[in-house]
Amino acid sequence: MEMEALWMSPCRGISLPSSAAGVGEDEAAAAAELRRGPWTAEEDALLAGYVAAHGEGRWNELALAAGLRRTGKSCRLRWLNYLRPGVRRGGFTPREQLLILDLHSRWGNRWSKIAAQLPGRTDNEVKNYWRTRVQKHAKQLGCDVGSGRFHDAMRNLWMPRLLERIHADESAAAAAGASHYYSAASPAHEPSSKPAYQNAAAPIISNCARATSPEAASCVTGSPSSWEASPAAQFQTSSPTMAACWSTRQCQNGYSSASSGDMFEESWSELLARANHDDADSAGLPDFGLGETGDNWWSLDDILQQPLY
DNA sequence: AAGGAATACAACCGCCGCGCC
DNA sequence: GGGCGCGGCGGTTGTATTCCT
Repeated sequence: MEMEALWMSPCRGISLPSSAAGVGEDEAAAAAELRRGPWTAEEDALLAGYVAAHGEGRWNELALAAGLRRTGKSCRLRWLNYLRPGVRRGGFTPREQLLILDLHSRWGNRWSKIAAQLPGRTDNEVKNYWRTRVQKHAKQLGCDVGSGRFHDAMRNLWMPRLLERIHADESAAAAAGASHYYSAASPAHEPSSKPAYQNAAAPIISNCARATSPEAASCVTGSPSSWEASPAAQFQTSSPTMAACWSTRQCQNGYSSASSGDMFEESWSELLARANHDDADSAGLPDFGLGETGDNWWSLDDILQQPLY
């Protein structure tokens, strides 16, 4: 396989020179045999079979015993992020996104801690999500993810939209009650006899509300029923603007985008455009300073030209 | 249709803490 | 107490895929 040849090539640093200082010939030979790069189906089967038979842990020993030419670390990573039963893949639901945003604001880059609150999600996935989606939009705002400006945008624009989306999804689910709604939102790769919502979002709802740690629990005050009945109420104490947004006509109109489940499919320009056009929403919004600097992605004019919903 | 840019994601690297000897 | 190995974590990189021009 061509890919394998590439990954195994010396230029990738896989084959260590046997004359490397401080490295014996045996060690060098062993190191040279180590594989790197994408895992093959055979390797996955070997690893999964071995872990099923002998359990996790002692990864270096495991790698040797299973006949895998991989480092213990590599085996551990592959197992935890991909092969482990219960690992969920595919786009994050609005609830998961909301939880990530909230927990990250509390804990920072504690990816494993955040992932622990998202059943089936790995720290690597959460981290990738943050880096690819969240940081991208921070860049679009011309600020850093750690800045107060981005924090304001997150709490006043993004999180309300997530709540809006969650509510719209739930309303549609309640109204339709039909499996076709769910299947439309289901990740294509997720083979399932159950509706995707039942597989993914529903457990998150309860897990968010009955969070597994006190810290996570505090992200959604009140009981699961109150959370589902009135998402805006959950934020009234921490963010009046957020709660206000929930009750605006935007929210009442629902969310109509073609749904992959990723709120980022709507750009910040669109969110800001809506905020700027809606007095009710813009009231209380911080000044994001768009147009003040030359390196912003959009001028204020560009933002105002965005279509309204 | 083709090429470049952007995005998404899997995998690796380096550091650190912990337990064991 | 110090060295060593292992596992865990966060950061970074490389590549496949998708999007855009």
